[in-house]
Amino acid sequence: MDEFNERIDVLKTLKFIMNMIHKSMEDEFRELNITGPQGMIIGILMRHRKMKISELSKKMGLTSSTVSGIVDRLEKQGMVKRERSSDDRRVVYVNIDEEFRKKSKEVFKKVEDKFRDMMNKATEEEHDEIVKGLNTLKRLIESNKQ
Amino acid sequence: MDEFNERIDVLKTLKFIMNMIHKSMEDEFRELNITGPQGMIIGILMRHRKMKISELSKKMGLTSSTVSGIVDRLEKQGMVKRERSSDDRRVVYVNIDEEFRKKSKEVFKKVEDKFRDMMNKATEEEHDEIVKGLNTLKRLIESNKQ
DNA sequence: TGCAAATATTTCGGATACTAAATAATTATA
DNA sequence: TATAATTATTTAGTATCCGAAATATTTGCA
Repeated sequence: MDEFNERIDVLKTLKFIMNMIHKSMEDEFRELNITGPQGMIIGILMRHRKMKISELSKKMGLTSSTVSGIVDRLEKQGMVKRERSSDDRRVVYVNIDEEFRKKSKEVFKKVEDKFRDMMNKATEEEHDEIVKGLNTLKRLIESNKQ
Repeated sequence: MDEFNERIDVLKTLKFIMNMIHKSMEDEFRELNITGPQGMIIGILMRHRKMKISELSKKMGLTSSTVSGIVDRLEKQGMVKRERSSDDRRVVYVNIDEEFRKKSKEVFKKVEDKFRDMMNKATEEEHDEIVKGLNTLKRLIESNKQ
């Protein structure tokens, strides 16, 4: 295979891998009965417990009106709660409901376990190849971006 | 770094890479003044010239009613044309407008060139690492899926 | 041949997601 | 204190997305 095609294949392979991950994510969210954007917010709240609307917006690269709408729908289903800051009363904190947090944690864990199981099926050598290749690509992207 | 964390990092690194690619795609589509799903269809038509609605649906994993709607909006902007098959008059072919095809081709090419330029900045060794790592991961996913 | 079944697409209703602009409330500052 | 800046929400408009029903056409078969 010539050099040109090999380089395009990197893109194709990446797309294939992205597709598979995307599908896993969808399964994960379907199990929790939430949509993709809702799952993003839940995922962030799983690790931060309390987030401002503005922080969520920035983290997700969406406008705050969009986030406000998504939080509306999550709140209606009792998955998150809004809480006005007493410190600065313009600010709204979004909390994940404790019950839903536990349920989500299990589902997220299940997916991570599945990925880890898969990685564990690789030989030591394959594993090193994967880690090395991905990190090299990441470095390359980073050094190209600024 | 212990083994556990190394394996989680694979997921994180993948997410980072996916994010960067996603952003490039968005820029690409913004330049053509189309949305993500519209861009998917244009991308497919760039390589096939003529596609049935049902073929597009299957390729994109969407229902044909959804695809029909997206094609509606592309057609309204003159980017694609519908054409009834004379062979089987139930079938509708979607063609990309020749003018828009040329414009898109340039934009897509620009993005591919950018990616190729980036890959060309890697040393031969780095390049091999990337290709090898991605292909190993792909094989691992494939052997795990059925 | 004539009619039922199958196929391809469209239409419709209902939900989410997304943005920009307008609004409301609060805080910071000149 | 008057004004500017910040934070979140609401509103209006567009785009996805699905499933069910409608439409048009073709195919199978009695």
